[in-house]
Amino acid sequence: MAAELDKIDFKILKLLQENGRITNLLLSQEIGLSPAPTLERVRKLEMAGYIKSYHALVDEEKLGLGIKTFIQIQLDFHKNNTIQTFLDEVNQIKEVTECHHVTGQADFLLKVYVSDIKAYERLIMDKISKISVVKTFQTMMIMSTTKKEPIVPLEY
Amino acid sequence: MAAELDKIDFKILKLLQENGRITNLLLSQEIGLSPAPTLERVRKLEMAGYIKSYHALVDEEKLGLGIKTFIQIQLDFHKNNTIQTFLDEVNQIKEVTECHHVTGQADFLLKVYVSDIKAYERLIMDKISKISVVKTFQTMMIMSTTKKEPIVPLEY
DNA sequence: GGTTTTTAAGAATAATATTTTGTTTGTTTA
DNA sequence: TAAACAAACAAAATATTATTCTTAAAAACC
Repeated sequence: MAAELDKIDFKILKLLQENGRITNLLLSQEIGLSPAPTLERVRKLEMAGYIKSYHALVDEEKLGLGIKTFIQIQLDFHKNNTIQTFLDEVNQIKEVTECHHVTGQADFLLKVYVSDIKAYERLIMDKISKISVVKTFQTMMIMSTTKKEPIVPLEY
Repeated sequence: MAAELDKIDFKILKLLQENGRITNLLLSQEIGLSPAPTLERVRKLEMAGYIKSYHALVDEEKLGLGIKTFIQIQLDFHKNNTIQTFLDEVNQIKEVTECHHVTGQADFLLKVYVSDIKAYERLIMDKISKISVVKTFQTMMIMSTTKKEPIVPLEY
């Protein structure tokens, strides 16, 4: 994609973020073009990497994942390859769905899904606290999430 | 959905989380059914709320959102309707894409996308710190994100 | 002002989604 | 055990949508 994105491209991105399964026909009507150039634009956005992927959003609670938490983790940097060791361990833990390397008091912020408190305790006892390079960690239980939006470009 | 989900349903959820735009034909081949019952299962999962929605995932950096942060916020509960006041204000801020009510030191954890440090300063100065019920806040800049996966049911 | 490039529309074709119908499978009940 | 019922599935027909191709219009460039 040589030039920059225009207003129509942003509108496509916005609509596809909101509804990733909208048909090309509907999409074309929403943006005021015919299906052919609409599809061409979507393909270009995909090819150029503006659209990375498409995903279904599932209801975690209905699937028995009643507990969502963020865990802040401080590492012990007295050992070698501290960060890589940590990342290797964390990647093994399927309950961890996000892992962010952050600035501030903590070194990493993890997002975790488990079914209940017992499962959370097991996660902490058997997995998190067993990672050798973890110095301290602190749990933030998510009581409710009041906003969770797709990222919409700010312009336009 | 009267009964519980079976192995095939979980497989559908997994596949749709990974690729929200997979065609019903491909999906049916992956799970080993014909298109008709496959579609029927997907519709049931949607109707029953197991699948909440579909979304395109965009590349924030390509769209000029170079800075991602988490902000921990402590509220001042000496006023009335502290939480509702906070939520009303936060909902106005388009840079805030997630807002979690959490336990621990902080009361809320926000996820924020902005274009650069200048924009971040403006956000802090003009918006976050102007919310009357905010007592303290602490920024975690995301340096990198090494894991970001859809939630896959743990069973099977 | 003419030329090139880009973008879009329309029409034809291909692929897929969706519906309908009938069959199988499994379960319940007498 | 057999009969009746319900649920799930497959196959085929139809409807809808995606995709490609060709042509026209618009914009950018020289």
